[in-house]
Amino acid sequence: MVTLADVARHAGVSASTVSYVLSGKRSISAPTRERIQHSIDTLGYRPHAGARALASSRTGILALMMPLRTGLHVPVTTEIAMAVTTTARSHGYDVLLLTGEEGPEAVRRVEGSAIADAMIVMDVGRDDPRLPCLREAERPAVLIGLPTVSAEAADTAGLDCVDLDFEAAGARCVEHLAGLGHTRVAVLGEPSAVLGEPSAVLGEPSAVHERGTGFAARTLAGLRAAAGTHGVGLLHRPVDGTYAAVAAAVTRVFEERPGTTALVVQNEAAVEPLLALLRHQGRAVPEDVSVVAVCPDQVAVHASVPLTAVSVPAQEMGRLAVERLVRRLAGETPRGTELIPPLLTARASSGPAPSGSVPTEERRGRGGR
Amino acid sequence: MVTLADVARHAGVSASTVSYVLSGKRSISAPTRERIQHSIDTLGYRPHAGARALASSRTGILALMMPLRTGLHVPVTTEIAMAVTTTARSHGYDVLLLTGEEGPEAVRRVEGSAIADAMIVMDVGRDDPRLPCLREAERPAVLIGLPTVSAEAADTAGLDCVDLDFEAAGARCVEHLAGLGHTRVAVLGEPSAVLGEPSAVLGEPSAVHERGTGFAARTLAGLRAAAGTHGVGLLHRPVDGTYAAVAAAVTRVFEERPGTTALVVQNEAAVEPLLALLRHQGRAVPEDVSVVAVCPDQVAVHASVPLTAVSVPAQEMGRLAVERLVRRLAGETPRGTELIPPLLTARASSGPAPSGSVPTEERRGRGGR
DNA sequence: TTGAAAGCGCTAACAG
DNA sequence: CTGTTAGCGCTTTCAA
Repeated sequence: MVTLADVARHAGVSASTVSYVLSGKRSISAPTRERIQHSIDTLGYRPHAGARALASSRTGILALMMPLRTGLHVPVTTEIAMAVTTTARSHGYDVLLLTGEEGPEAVRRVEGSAIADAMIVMDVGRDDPRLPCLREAERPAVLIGLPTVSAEAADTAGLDCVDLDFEAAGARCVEHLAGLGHTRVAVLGEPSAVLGEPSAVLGEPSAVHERGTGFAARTLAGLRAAAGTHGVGLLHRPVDGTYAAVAAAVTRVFEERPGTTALVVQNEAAVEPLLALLRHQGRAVPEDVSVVAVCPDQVAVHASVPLTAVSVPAQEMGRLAVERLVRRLAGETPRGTELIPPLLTARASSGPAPSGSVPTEERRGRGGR
Repeated sequence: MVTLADVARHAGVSASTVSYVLSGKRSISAPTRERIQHSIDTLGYRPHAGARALASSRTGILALMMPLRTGLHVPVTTEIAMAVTTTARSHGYDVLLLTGEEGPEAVRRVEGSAIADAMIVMDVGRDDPRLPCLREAERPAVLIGLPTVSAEAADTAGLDCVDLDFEAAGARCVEHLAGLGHTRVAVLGEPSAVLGEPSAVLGEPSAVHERGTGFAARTLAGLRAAAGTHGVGLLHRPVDGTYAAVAAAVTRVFEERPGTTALVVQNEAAVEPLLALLRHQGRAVPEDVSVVAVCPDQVAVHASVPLTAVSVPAQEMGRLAVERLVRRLAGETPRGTELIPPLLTARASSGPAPSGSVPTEERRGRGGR
């Protein structure tokens, strides 16, 4: 193995000089620098990561904690991970992959054994057991996602978060549909999106405490708020990604409220089943029913009907998280929560509400604001 | 930070003794061991990864090189990565995530800077520029996938590979269908699956050299071989995952050979579009058309029609790769290629060939062996 | 069964 | 602008 000492000897300089050309932390005369660089190239020298970590207490590694059971969000999660990795590399960092299942212990391990310089944590839930560790940690950490339902909540204190503004995203969907004249919208949400607050809309199932990451709940909150503002009636049905579940939910929606003219989906896995079902039921998209999704662009574009959608900017989230971390490792302190504004792209799946199909009596039944 | 020396002092022993209780490389009397363990717990000691790496030249890290643009195989890739990570953890290893895009340089970096003890490389292509580096490398490496079309090829020499036996998988699909009486089968394959050999079947497009990882080509080879044996006519159409592509391919298949009674799909993304299309065309599955897939179990189970499929054992592949690596790091040398035998599970999508629909004249047109 | 001590390869004062 | 030197925290011979 070629060591720094070998290079120094070969170039006829001291070890520290070699070290300094590598780090650039002190000015070296052009001739010596070139000579050293030449020796490095000739000998094929590579600094030993462990030695460097020991001496400098910098590993050049960012830990990325990824959910193991991503359920239905594999693509987003993976895309974020990839963006994190490439961005990290572009800043000279490597990425250590950890699974969320290791829990707080993983955080302590990274911290205690100095395995990484900083960490990115995905899929943080409310009352996540890792949060306390993260707050106490010396090393910087960035969460992708919010550990709370709203950005305002106190849980955010002392943490650094990056996420899509799902609340605004939900609102954007309703705005778009309201602008097209839709007044009765159904939401096919995450199974875990149900909020712990009393229902503010038609047909809301009984209150259940939210357990997931909360992004679905945030979207729902945004949908509801905008629905209130725009006088849109909202129906919420949790579905998982199976065809059967989608079919059941949609059928129920149209039975309970035949005037429904638009659907909002947040569940990627539900997209194709939904479109297939509507096709099968003879409901044309967007002539009879408009569909708006919150999903990655790629999913929206490649769907059997190109979807009007708020894109989940997975790449950007990963990139932002790394850049924050890199800046903090460089001494800056850009803390706080950064919510990415939603961007809705209108595609083929949404159109004007079909005239005449909207029932005149709004907000019958329970609920309503 | 708590160091080994701190623990030694606290326990009233020497540093080496503490080190030895940690590594278990020498027998320590019960009392001292307990005393030391107590000090470790009390002080919350964690060995410094860098120091350990420097002193022992063991990092406790496995590098995992993942394709960045996985195209349509995100779920499989991700599942493998997760299996690798959890299996690695269960053996005391952490996983460093690298992207395939870094190419051979990443291999050299890992090797040269002693960043990891070993590496797992996914998505290796034929003539992959990383192969030479991997062969020369001191550290053990395992490929997930074969860098060649058939397992026999010389390319495998000096490499350690783990993969599904796609050739047998393809054969298994044809066997299954032949057993059900199907004699005309169409394959919706990967866009890159086209082999560089002259077509042995009906309607094969002009020869093109295979560029991808080759697993699609291997499946196709197996399909063809078995088709020959069982007197099944095979039609191959590459499709990507878009609805449009699937629709075009399927329409063409039935136009060109109306007697087709079964379809084999290897492209996960094409599964739902395909089922939706068949439904739309009024072809019942499996009454009119049988569908057999090569895909992860999860996809097969959750499809709108539960699919008869050869499962891609992503978990097992990841696990096997790690276990090989761990054994090799422990001094054993279980080299060579390990192909996992395919397992076909019959579900709702395949059934007996519809009687009377099979045209009598086989293999008209060009091709044929 | 335990200790003492010599590094592992690099960084970063401190000194010129 | 460059060299000297003292560690970083751990492992592992060599001795006892």
